[in-house]
Amino acid sequence: MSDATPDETMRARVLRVADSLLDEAGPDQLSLRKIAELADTSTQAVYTQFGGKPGLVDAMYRSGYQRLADELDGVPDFADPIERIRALGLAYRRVALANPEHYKLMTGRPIADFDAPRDSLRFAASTMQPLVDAVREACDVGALDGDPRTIAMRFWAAGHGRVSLELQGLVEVDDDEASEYIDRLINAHRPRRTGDEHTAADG
Amino acid sequence: MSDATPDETMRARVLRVADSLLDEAGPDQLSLRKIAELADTSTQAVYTQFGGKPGLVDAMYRSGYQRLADELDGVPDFADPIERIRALGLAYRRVALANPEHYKLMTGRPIADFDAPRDSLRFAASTMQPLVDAVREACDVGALDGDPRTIAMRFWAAGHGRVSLELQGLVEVDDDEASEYIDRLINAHRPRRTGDEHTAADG
DNA sequence: ACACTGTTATGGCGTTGTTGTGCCTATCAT
DNA sequence: ATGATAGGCACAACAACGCCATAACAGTGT
Repeated sequence: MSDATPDETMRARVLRVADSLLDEAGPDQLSLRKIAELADTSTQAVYTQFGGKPGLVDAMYRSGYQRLADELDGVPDFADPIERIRALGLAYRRVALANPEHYKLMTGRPIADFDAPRDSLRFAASTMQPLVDAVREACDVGALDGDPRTIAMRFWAAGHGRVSLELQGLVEVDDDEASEYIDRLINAHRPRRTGDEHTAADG
Repeated sequence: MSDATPDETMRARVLRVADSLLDEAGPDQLSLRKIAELADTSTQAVYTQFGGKPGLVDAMYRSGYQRLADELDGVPDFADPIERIRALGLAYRRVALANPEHYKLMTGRPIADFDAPRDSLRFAASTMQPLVDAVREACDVGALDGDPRTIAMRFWAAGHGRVSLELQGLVEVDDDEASEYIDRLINAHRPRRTGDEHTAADG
């Protein structure tokens, strides 16, 4: 059985060291030389395993979205799909605030010469599938009105924006306000009451 | 009077060259040596004028928010404050999409060793004052309900999130959808009709 | 035992931000 | 008008970086 083939061990160790270095020292201190030293190897190992620094960062990018996907998958089912949407929003924010450097890596561009390749962008977008599903379910039961995918993208955009400003210190970090924010977003997409004509902004 | 002191000339030229280089080549190609060459001077000039690369980038950061502030100030007054809020949102997005690299510099962290200092963060936040004012006016006339500053920050967060995902290619760039998105945000903060009790999410 | 393949270690190359040194010019007191 | 002083700029050097060429190493099949 062994602890794994040497390849996997080395790759996993480099990735783990890089992750923790990013968390502890920030993206500017994330150098191949430091990673190699901490992983007790040479910079060349990073090249064979990841093809270079952008390749390593891409792996970190994907692992970040994988963690987000796992957390969102772990959100329990509620009888009310609206409740599930709310829980997904809070979980998203919780993951982001708990791993700020990783979140910035996933949504910003804090490391030079790294642009997420198409595949990784697709993977990132697919992370929102649980939200799309919950919105679709809410639409099916008449709790929301509109195209599920469009609505889910709106929720994602709004949630990301809030978290992003919080992480930058441009708005205050406030759990209650974040929760109220999510509720407003949801309510903005509830079907209009029967008897309510168009109220405004109809074009 | 006069074309300005040599200091101002040099400072302005370096800043202008840096801005255009950022736009044309992206943040990774923004090196002091290249800037100095394009500005027909040496790297030392950047140090006397800006104190180093982070200082130069800070000046670019502030000039970016200054341009945004100018654009938002240029949004005409409407009879309906809601119309003004809508126009501010569209103007914000227009500025961001027209200067993607600058917008990323202002909201992301694409350049190593640059963290916006407190003063610059405050200045950035103050850029949203026209939005706060418009929201306050809308609240005064009963078109919106809630704390103006809180609502304005929600609009900002949501707008930034949308633009950010668009710039990253995580959602499609779509003017009509962006407009609809803004309307939904606004409608989510309209006062409840008289006779409507609390409908949901009242905590 | 030998050749072959894939991974890692070593050393060096070019570029980056930064800093020290010296020059050059403008300003001011005499 | 002249000498002193201060400040900005050019040039060169330094440390750190990503990257790459080369050599040493381990494992496998013959």
